[in-house]
Amino acid sequence: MSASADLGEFMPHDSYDPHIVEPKWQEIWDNEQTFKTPSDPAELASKPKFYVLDMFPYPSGAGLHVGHPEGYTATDVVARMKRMQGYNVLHPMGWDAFGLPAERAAVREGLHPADITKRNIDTFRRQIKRLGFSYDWDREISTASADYYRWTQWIFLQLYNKGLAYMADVPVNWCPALGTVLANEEVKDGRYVETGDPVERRLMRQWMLKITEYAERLLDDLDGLDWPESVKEMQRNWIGKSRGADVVFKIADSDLDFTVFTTRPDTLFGATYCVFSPEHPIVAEITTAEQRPAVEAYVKEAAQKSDLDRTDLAKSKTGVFTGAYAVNPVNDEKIAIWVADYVLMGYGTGAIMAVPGHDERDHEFARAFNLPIIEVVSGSDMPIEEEAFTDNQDGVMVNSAGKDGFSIDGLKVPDAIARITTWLEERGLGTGRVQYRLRDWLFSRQRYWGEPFPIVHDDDGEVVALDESWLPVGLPAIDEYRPTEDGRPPLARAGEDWLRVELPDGRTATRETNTMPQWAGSCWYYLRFIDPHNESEPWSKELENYWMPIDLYVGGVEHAVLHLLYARFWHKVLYDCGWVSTKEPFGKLFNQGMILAYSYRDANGKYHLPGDVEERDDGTAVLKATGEPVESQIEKMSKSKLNVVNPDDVISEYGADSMRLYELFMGPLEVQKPWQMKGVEGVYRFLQRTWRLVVDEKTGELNPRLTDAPSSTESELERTLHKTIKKVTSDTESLQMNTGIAQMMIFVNEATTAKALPRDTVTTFLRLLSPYAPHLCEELWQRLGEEELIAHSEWPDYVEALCIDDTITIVIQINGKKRDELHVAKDTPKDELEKLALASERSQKFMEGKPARKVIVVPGRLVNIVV
RNA sequence: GCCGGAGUGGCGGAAUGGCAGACGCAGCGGACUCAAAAUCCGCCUGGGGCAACUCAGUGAGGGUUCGAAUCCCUCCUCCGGCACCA
Repeated sequence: MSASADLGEFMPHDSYDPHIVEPKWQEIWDNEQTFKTPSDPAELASKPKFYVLDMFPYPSGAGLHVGHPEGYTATDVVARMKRMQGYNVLHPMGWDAFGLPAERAAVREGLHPADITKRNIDTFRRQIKRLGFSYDWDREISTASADYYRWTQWIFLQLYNKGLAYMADVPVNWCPALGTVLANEEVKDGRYVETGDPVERRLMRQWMLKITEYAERLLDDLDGLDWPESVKEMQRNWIGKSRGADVVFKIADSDLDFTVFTTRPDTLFGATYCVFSPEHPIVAEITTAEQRPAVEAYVKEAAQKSDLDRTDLAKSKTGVFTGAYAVNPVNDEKIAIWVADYVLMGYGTGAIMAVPGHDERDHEFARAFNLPIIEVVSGSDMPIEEEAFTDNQDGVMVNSAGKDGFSIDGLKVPDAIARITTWLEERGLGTGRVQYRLRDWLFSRQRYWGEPFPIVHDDDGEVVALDESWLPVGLPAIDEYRPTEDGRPPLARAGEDWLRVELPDGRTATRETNTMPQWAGSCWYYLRFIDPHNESEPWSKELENYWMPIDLYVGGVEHAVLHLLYARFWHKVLYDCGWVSTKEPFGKLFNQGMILAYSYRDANGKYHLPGDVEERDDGTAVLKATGEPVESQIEKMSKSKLNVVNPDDVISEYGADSMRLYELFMGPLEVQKPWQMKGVEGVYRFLQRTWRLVVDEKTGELNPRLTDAPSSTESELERTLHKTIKKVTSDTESLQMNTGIAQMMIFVNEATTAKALPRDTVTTFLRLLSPYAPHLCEELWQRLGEEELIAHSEWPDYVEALCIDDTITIVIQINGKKRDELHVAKDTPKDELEKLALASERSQKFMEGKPARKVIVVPGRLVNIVV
C-alpha cells in the first residue's frame, strides 16, 4: 500500500465544506442574476404571481442577530419553492432607514446620520447576503434616499389634498428626554415604548392625519384577512368601537347644557351624579363661588401631573364637587356635578353620567365620596351597595319609570337600550352614536433624520402645499441635531437658503421644519418594490395590478398595531385615489416567534458569556475558570445579558445552509424558542449525510452506490420519497417547516442504508431540499451532471398511490387499550379485519372468554373490541 | 381586572378524536481505531419483572366517547396584549 493511499484512507479529500461551496454558488447566482424578477408586464403576464415579503429591518448599529433571519429564511424557502412551481416571484429586501437611533449615534460619534445609516446598511446587507437568500437585489430600497422619500412626500400631498392631513393645536405626548412628540401608539404607561423615557402632556401645533375617518373600514376589512386572530383582535381593540348614545343634560338653574357619551343609556335612571374631566371647558363656568377654590386647585394639580402620575394614582379615585347640579332628562332629578381625573378629555365628550350601581369605576367613586347608589338592573347576587352589577345581557330593568308615563321596567338590557335611545331621539334629548377609541395620528416629529414635509408657511401664516414638481424636498445639511434653544425643531437650524422659499406667485414663505415619523416610509415600501426605479410615478399601476396583494407577509408581532395599522390606512387612501387596486395590502400575515437564548448569571447577578460557562451533566452550570456555579435561564437576547447569538459566528462554524435549516427546524415558526448551538450541529450532520449520498468522500467521485437504473416503484425508498415530496410540499406551503425537515431526515437516513440508490431518486430529493439548503443542493446537482441550476428546475410531483403502503399495520384494542397489531394489505375489508382481530391470540387472552359486545373497525387504522 | 395563546421525556419538539413521544439534541452501550475524533449499529417516560411481559403516564380534577394530549366544564401555572375608553 502506497503512502498516498494511506493518506486517502485517513484524510477524506472531498468532504462537505460549506466554506467552499457557499461562496461559489452565491457568486454564480449574483453573476447570472438568477433571482432577478422580470419587470416587463408582457413577460410577467404568462405566469401566475406570488409576492412574498419580509418586514424590512431598521438597520441598527448592533447588526443582525439570529432572530432576524428566522422569518427571512422561511420566506426564502417559500419563494424558492414557488419559483420552482412556475410562479413569477417577487421577493425583495430593503431598509427602513430613517429613525431616531441613527440620529443619536450621529450626535455620539460626530458623524452625519446618513453616514451612520449607510454603514449599518452595509453591515446588514453583508450579513443577509451570506445566508444565500434569493432576493432580487436590483430592487433594494432605502426609505432615507431622496429617490424614495420623494414619493413618501408625494403620498403626503395626496393625503393633504384629500383633507386628511391638517395642523391643529393638540395635547401631545411630549418626551423631554428625546425633545420630540410621540404618537399615542408609541406611548405606554406614560413612557416611550422604545426607551422607557417618561412622556408628558403638552399643547402643541402639530400635523395630524385623519385615520379616524377610516376607523370603520379599518375595522370591517379585518374580517376578510388571513391574519393571526390575535393580531386582528389587537387592531380591533385599538380601534375600540363602541355603540351607545349621546345624552344631553341641562345644568340646573342655568341655560347651559352638556352632552355625555354612554354605552349604557338603559341605566339613565340610575345616574346619581355627573363627572367632568378636569380639562373640560365648562368646569370654570358652572363652578359655584363656594367650591371655586377647591375646584381650581384640583384642576391645576391635574394639569401638572404627567400621564404617568395620573395612571399611577389610578388606584384610589380623587375628585371635587363643583357645587353645580345637572338635570337628569328622564326624570328631572337634580344630580351633583363633580370633577375627577378618572374621566378623560380625549374620549367621548369629556363628561360622563355616573351610574354607580352598574359601573365599577363609578361605584368606587361613589363609595369614596358617599354618593347615592341606585339599582336599575336586577339580577345581581350581591347587594348593589357592595358591588356594581355590570351584566349587560340578561339583567332586567327596575326602578326605571319616569315622566310622561315612560318606563323601561321589565325589559332586558339590550331591549331597554333600544327603547330608551328611541325615546331620547324623539324628544331631542339624545342620539344613538358609535364612538371609537382610535384618535387621529400625530404625524410630525421634532427630529432631523426623517422625511421633510412638502409644506411651507407663507408670511401670513397660511399653510401652502408644494407642487409635485418641487419634490423631493431634500434634507439640508446641518451641524447640530438638537432642537434650537427656543424649542424649534432641528431643521430650523438650516440656513435661510433652505428655510426661505419664493412661491411661483411671488409670495415668500418658510419651510415646515418638523419631519415625518419613522412609520411614514414603511407605510408604502411594499408598493415601491413593485417598480423601484420609476422616476415619473411612485409605481406603475399596471405592475401594481399584477403583483398586489401581497401573498405572504412575515414579521414580528411587535408591529401588530403600529406599522400594520398605519400601512393599511395609507393603502385605503391610495385605493380611494385610484392608485392601488386592492382594499387591503397584506392578504396573509404570519408572525414568527421570538428567538431566545440561554444566559448565565452568578450569585452576584453578574452575567457571563456562554463561552466562559461549562454545562455539567447534572444540569448545573459553572464558570470554566473558577468552578463557581452560575444559574442558566432562557431570556430575550440582549447585549447586557451577553447572550446575543450572531449569525456570522454560526455561519463561520457550520455554514449558511446549516444556519437556515436550524432556524426552521427549531420548532414551529410562530412560537418563542431558545437557540441551542448543539441543535445546529444536528442539522449540520444531516447535510453531511446528504453530501455522502452523492459524493464518495475518499475519492471525490460519485458515490458508487448510485445507479442509473430507473427508480422502482416497488422499493421502500421510492415510497419514502413520495411521502417526503407530499409532506415537504404541504409543510412548506403552510410554514410548518420543522416537520417537513424531519421528513427529509427520515428520507436521508433510509437512503443511507438502502441497497440501491437510483440517481433519479436522489435528484428528486435534492430538488425538495434545495429551497432549504440551496448551496449544498446546487453543488450536488451539478456533480450529478445536471446542467441547469437546481433553482431553475421543476418542483417534483408525487404519486398518491405511492404515499400509501401496500401493507399496513392495524392496531387491535380491547376496551380501548392496544393489545396486538395486524399486518394486512391496505384494502382489507372491514369484516375481514374484524374476523382477524377476534381470532388473534392476544385478543382472546385479554377478552378473558367474554363475548364481544361491540366491535368498532376503523379501516386503515384499528379495530376496537368492547367486552 | 379583561382579551388572546400555551402547558407532552433530561432538552427543542411530533401526534388536533384512533399505536403518545416522529425528527433532532444530550446521555448510555457497542463496532471501527494503538488511541481519539469522525462514522456506523443499538438503548433512551416512570414503576415492577432475568425475561416474555405488565401497570401507570401528556399541568390538576371532573365529563362526553367504543376510544381523549386532542372535544366540553372547573381550577392552577406560564407567556403575550389591553387596561379609569364611560
